[in-house]
Amino acid sequence: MAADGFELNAFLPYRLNRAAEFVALRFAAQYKARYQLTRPEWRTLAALGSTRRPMTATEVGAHSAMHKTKVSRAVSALEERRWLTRNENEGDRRLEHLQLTKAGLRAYVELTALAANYQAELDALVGAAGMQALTAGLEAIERAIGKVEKPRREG
Amino acid sequence: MAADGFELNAFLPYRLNRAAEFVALRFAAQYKARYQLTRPEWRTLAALGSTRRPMTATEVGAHSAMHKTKVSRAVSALEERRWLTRNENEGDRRLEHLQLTKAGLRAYVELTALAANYQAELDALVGAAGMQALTAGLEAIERAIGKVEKPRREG
DNA sequence: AATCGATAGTTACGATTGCAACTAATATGC
DNA sequence: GCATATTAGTTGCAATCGTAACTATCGATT
Repeated sequence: MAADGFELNAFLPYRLNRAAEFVALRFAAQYKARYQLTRPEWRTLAALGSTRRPMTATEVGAHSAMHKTKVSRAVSALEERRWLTRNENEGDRRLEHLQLTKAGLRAYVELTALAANYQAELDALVGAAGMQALTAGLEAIERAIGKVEKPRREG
Repeated sequence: MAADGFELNAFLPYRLNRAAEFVALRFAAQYKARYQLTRPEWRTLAALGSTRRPMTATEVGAHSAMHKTKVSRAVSALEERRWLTRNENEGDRRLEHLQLTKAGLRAYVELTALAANYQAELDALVGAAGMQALTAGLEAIERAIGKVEKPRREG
């Protein structure tokens, strides 16, 4: 309760970042230790695995809110591991369709098992009511993102 | 809807990060342009300004979920700008109490005006119901953080 | 079809980051 | 009271990141 009436603890960017950071770190430790995956790599793998159809790098970026250079580097790393392949698009050769290989899909499935465990842990920690509220709130933000969705550079 | 039953879009770390990134970037652009502040610097300033009492670097880190090296560097930068001073603690000389200077406080007040505007913008975008749900959900997470609060390294 | 603008993706480079190791001080066990 | 562990904060260094600039391709205008 500052004298000027601004309440940092109610400021959404600050709060969201705090929560996101906390929640992400605990999970990152797991896939980092077991698979030597970086965060952008996991997120790219997850995006591709979850849709189960080829996506372009731009689509991956939009899905996961990552900068295009992050995506580009993550894709290269995953390709080198032979967890994904690039397929040129006929008709528009600027695009490449990214697709998980068998090995990539296998890794994805293993990682989602970890993720599901972690989600259950979070459910227990946060409680059903809290998780439901959070889900509703995040949906509201996601709708809002759809309305704006212009700024593409990170900072 | 993946065949193995894992739903990435319902996975809390992924969702939270997406929302936090989106919301933070739009605000970061503002204080970066006007004050050449980095994110850790703004967050340190905000933590110190909001409590209106001296805090140690460790407390700042806990308050804002930042790694201690980030805090250390942000504190040095703010000190060089003469926006804060360090005061040695009597009794335990490992600690230093960080305190905003007049100039630092002035900057904080100016920035909270920007922050309040941005919060109003978000309120309008997300809607009252969504914001209320989000607040409830984030509170649940914050309570959960309090329960665990062990892992201190970032990844 | 030539030009201009927009888009997909990559990369060089400077800035930022996190890990690990460090200094300095305090706390604990014996 | 001495050795050892722990904690606060800093720093060297390698890795990662974002910006801006780049290549390559496509679409639109004329």
